[in-house]
Amino acid sequence: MKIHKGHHGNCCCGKIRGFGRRITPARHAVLDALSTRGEHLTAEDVFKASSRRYPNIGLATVYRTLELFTKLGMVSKFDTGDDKARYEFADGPHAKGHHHHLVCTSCRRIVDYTDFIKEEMDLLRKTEEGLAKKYGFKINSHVMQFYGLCRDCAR
Amino acid sequence: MKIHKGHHGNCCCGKIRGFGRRITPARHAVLDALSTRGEHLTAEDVFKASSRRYPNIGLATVYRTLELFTKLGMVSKFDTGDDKARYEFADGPHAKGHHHHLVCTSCRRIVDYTDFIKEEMDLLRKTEEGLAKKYGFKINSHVMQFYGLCRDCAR
DNA sequence: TTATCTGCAAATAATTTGCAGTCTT
DNA sequence: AAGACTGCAAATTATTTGCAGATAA
Repeated sequence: MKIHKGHHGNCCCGKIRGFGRRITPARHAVLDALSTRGEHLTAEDVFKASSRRYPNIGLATVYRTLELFTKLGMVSKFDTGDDKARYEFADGPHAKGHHHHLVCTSCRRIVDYTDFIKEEMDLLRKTEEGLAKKYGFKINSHVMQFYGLCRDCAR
Repeated sequence: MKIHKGHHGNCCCGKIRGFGRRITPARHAVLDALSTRGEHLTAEDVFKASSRRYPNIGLATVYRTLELFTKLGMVSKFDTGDDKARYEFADGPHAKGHHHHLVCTSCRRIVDYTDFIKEEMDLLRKTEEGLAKKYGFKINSHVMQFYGLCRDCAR
């Protein structure tokens, strides 16, 4: 089935297969949605985007797929204070580069910022090591977000 | 009504009244729950604790109260990846001191850590200023959390 | 007094799950 | 063939809302 030969074939599929999971059209559609529709997508966003390419996909499958990808570390799941989970590619071949989020609590706009990212990452790495040692955690990810009002909402 | 004369009378009630909101037994019970039952409480946790002191309180009121307190900046709301919001006193007279969270994604244990907090706060402050200037945001709060597996869950 | 609060029950909205049929490997 | 994956619809779960009565100021 040639659908497996997309540009994802080299990077994600191996990871999926490696865990004994399968590559399917639905999963491919989700992968595609994630890589073409930008960051911080809700499950609904991913569903809509995936449906375009694979109209039969069900919302439940999208949820199950995103959960799987998150478990495999390919996708990071986070939330920005509304009650919807958000998903985007985690660092890796597809990531747009590491960034953190700046969220407007009024209009819900999300800014991906990379300013200060180096200092942040340095500190995060250092903190991670310290916490891992002190508390015996194996740390896998972090969330760092700022909340406030954007210029427009501030008045 | 003497219920207003608790140890909260001096710090929170003024803030509440200042916004034209009222001090009520229900709100007092929530305040009390927050200050006696530790950090990162779910709405349900707060509800149960408040019920002890004020059995007639309704869950909806707890939600409304927590929302109000959050809006007034007295309480900080965050989530740790399960689908329940968590609440705790924000910095201020009641805070147990500024801390960040380390969350086990398996057993859901939450560790409040204060290690590195000074470096973190310094960086956060600096980042906040930079972001505020560059993106025109008025930043009010931040979330910084690490996720991983605790020692017990790591095997 | 009167606007704010309340508890309750019903309504939402996101996410999950059961299941029988369909595919990947 | 066997287990993994699917779509659908029904079930869950956290949170919100409408409303009539109660209450703080």
